[in-house]
Amino acid sequence: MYIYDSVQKIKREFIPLEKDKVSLYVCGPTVYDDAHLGHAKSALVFDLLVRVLSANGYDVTYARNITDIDDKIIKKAKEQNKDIKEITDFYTSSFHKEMAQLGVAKPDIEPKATENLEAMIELIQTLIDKGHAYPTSEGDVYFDTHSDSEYLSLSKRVQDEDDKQERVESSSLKKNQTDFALWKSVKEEYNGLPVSSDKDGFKPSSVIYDSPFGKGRPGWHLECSAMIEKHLAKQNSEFAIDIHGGGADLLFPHHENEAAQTRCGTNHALANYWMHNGFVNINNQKMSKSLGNSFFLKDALKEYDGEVLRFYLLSTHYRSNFNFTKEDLATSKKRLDKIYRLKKRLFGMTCSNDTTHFMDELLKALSDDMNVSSALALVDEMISKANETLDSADKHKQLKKDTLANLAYIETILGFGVKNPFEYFQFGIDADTKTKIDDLIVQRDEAKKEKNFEASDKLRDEILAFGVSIMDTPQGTFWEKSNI
RNA sequence: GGUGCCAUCGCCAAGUGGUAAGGCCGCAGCCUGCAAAGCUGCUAUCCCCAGUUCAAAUCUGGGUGGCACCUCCA
Repeated sequence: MYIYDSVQKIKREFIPLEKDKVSLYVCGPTVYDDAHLGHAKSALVFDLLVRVLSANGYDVTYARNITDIDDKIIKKAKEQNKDIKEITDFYTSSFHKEMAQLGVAKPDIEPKATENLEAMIELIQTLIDKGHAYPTSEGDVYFDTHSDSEYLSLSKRVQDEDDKQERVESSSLKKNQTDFALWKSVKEEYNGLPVSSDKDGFKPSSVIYDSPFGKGRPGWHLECSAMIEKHLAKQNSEFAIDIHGGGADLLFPHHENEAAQTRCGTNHALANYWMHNGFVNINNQKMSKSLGNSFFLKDALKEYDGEVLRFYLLSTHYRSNFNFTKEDLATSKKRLDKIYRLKKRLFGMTCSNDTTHFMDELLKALSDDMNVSSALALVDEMISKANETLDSADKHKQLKKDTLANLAYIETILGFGVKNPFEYFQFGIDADTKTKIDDLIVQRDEAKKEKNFEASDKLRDEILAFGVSIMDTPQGTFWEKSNI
């Protein structure tokens, strides 16, 4: 297995901290709004990584967090006059549903900020004790970036003494421009929001928490360091975990800060390998609210089968920037269709347990920093060969068995072709229409039997009018929803 | 302004020193009552210039053109 390490900027052979085991932590969503295609891309990339690692025989422990303490959540709660928990529960739930539609497996651990307050407070205290953090007179606690000689080693940035890039008014109480908040004290703007009580523990519905540093809430970067240490970290090890992943934008400052916190607050570095997935743009523009081109997953899923989106978003290398267009998505659907057509062709037949050359090659391609393009080229070649042989030798039992085994392997490792092929091709057609189409097909078959082609062609036109295409096969007549 | 990434057929996209994968689209053919699906065949010397090398899309330097991060962000 080879992984491109985005900190060392080279492809490295993957060697786990502990034999046959992998610990993976990925930065998940902040649950204050619907997930967009970018969230989908990140979740899909690391879902694929887990599958490939598992196929290589590793026992993977995968954690992806839910950020449920955040300024944006507070803002939304105030705007909509709702309880914080109502907001976070709603978006956490929709995130889960949408991920399931994309075929993204649940992570083994899904830690939430609200459930790990103690671990975060403990880490802050340690950082203060070790001289890496300091409280201010306003009750905030900052990480002292100048106390960490390795700060900026992750993003390879140069400390800019002139602060030329400063665009946001910073608190004058910070010692250094790059210092970031570990604890944010309660400010005016959050008055009126509920406060948790020590006695009941930390109430998730609250947004303001008690701490030795005063009432407030943890800074964003802190949760990942604290939760990794609590849920995943290997002690007495040079690194807390094997792999840390997330979107390309998180490298700085988020991951830089996480790394600093862990480095200074524990006895090891954060991660041995860092992986960052590229961005999703829409028609060559970055998705953003100001441009009004955010493409929410829930909207995409109304129009397309989740698996088509999965195929499309995974079809190019995870590190490249991804430009979403409907045309390319339609192309991806055609490619996925081919998998399902072959599956349909072999429907109901028995599968072998053999390991094929194809499987070895596929795993090899994916084990090379997840080279999906090469993997898909192998898939297309396998499909073509299988179809070719089936065209000339339909009785080839071993080929059928092996082909089914190959398709099953594609399902497991890539998550493509997992549905019933007949249902897949009828996505978006309601039951009523299905019945009508089936009736017309019966009528057409009768007309065909009588060689009344004029009538059968007329019936076909009626069927096509539903936006479907039909195909006559030795097994009978089938229909599919037409591609647009 | 700082840092970094990218530039391969009409479109999408692998390949990072040994002579250009794959898909979509298109054209021709096989199959089919006709279709659809499937199959076969055909389609690029890799943004420009210079250099290193027996050999470069792949390395170096210089251009040109995109993009990202530096502020919340997957």
